Amino acid sequence: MELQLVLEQKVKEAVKAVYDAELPSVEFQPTRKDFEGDITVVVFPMLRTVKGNPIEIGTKIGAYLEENVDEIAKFNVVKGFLNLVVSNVYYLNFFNSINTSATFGYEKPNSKDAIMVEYSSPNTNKPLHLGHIRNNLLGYSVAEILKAAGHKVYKTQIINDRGIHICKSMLAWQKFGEGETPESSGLKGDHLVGKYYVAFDKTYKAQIEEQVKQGKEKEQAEKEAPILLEAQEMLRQWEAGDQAVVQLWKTMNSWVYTGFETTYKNLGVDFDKLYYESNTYLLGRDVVKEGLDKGIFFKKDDGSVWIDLTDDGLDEKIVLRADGTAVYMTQDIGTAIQRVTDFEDINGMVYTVGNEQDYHFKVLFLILKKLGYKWAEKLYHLSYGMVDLPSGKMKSREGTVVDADDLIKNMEETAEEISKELGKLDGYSDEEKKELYRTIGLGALKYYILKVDPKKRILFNPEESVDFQGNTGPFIQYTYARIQSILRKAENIEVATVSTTLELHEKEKELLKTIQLFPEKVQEAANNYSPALIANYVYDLVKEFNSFYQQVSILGEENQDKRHFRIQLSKKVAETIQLAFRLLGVEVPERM
RNA sequence: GGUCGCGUAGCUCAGCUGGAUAGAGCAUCUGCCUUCUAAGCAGACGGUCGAAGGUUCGAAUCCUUCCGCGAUCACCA
Repeated sequence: MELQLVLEQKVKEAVKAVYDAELPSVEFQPTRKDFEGDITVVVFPMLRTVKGNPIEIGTKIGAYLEENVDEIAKFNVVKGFLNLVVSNVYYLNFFNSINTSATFGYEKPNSKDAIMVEYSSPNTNKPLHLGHIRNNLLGYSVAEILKAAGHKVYKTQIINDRGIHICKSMLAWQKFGEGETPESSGLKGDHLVGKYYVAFDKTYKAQIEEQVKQGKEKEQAEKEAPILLEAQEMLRQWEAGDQAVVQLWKTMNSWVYTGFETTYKNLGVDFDKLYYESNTYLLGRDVVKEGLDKGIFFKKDDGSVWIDLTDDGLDEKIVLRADGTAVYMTQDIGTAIQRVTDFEDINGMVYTVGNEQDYHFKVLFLILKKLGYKWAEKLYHLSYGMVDLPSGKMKSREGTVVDADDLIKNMEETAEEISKELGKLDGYSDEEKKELYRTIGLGALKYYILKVDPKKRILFNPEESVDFQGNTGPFIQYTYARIQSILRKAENIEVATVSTTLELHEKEKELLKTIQLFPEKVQEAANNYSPALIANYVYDLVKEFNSFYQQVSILGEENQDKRHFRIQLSKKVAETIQLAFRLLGVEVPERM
């Protein structure tokens, strides 16, 4: 907003000239639609510096600006609001200045610090579900937004590939699997393994019930169920490096990875670097020992190591067990340090993890700060709300989860149904149609999830999520497709300088104003780690365009200069939609 | 109980670095396809911004208290 800077100076100048007073700052806001003007100066705050009637002050400043600032064509004052009409020349100059840029709104790559973005980080004992989808979409999008804002970004995840929960599905497979494989069963690898995780739980529950019947206390039964003891034994064997167990672990994990790969590909997310918990779970212990020497941590009588955070308003927290083994926190400390060692230019990390872990990350970041790492100041927990269903919470053990693969497929099918109903795809091959259904279905899903503020919980209403009208992904994609249709029909879509004497339609001016906001929206989204801001922006832009499209003829315009300007303007809107959607990981169709 | 987050139209959400009569979409109703894609546009209906105090020329926005919902307070991850 260079204009705003100029105006700020000029308003100060005006106050100096008229009232001989120094204004500390000037407050601007976009002019409300119901008043004439483009940008508004709020007069009220000036009353602290300049005594008098706001209307009179506004009028005097307005007159000064009209006189002394080329870009200001007219003004009016309503109550304490000085509404300024910005000249067409200004907007046309702006348009000319960005018209040749293919990435207007994006900052120069790698002009800012490198940041690592962690997201997904699944357990390898069951398929991904709707909760992971929100996580993946958020993490991916924030990574892309940070890139567009000028950061170098490394996308990563830490795969929870070890532990008791992994052993549970391994054990169940060993017991009941009869050698079943993804090939033999036709099941996707992650779903196959998930099946045995459920099987374990079923047996476990049955055993508990059995023991309770025999008169055991429930709590005790939960601890002593034979199958659980077996799983714990398996974990010990794994940690001891037992060959057979390790082999089984490798095999089943590889099934899961193949399955995840497909889901990630379908979702359109990717990673630059993978970390595996089986490699990192021992990390951090040395750091804890160092911290112990430095007096940051302290040892209890039983030998366990703790940090006292009561001065920071938190509790005491364990960082190493009495037997010297690592806890979750130890591992996370180690992993963070490992990452900075692996990528020396990192100055900041974003952890995309649900809000049930708010406390954990608060503690983790605090510990890293106390350990003296400079980059610890730049850690951010991208904490997001849970995804609930109209029927309530999702619970994997109760089978009320929405499976990621199913959901994606569902959205594609809905896109197909609607597309067929509308029947606008004559001339498209089956291949092209399929690709389009994917684009639309996925666009609907991604937009539906990303448009809401990350920290709020989402109520996932299946019916509403497949609605393709109004504030939805397909609505925005549709606008893009419409513009492409115009561009196909226009014989000349070359970029050419627009004459600044061109008369601007009100809708054109509104569009230019909205386009102009894009760069600051990108920065704002990056600063707030919020794809929702991009989603809301592109929705506003599209609404504005559709209104323009309805009221103003583009190809039908007889004045050639105007016609060509409108074509170029439409093209720029389409580009901006595409650039914005790229930040959300949503693709854009040529037709629909 | 302590801590953190959330509470805006029937529903789903914007707006929250304080500013004009609180905005969209869905749903309901009314118009608009012989003109660039009607997955669209234009309009109507719909609000004690959870409640009460406070700060301010001005509060949905900031502060306090209360109410409701959720998360968390594990030698699980």
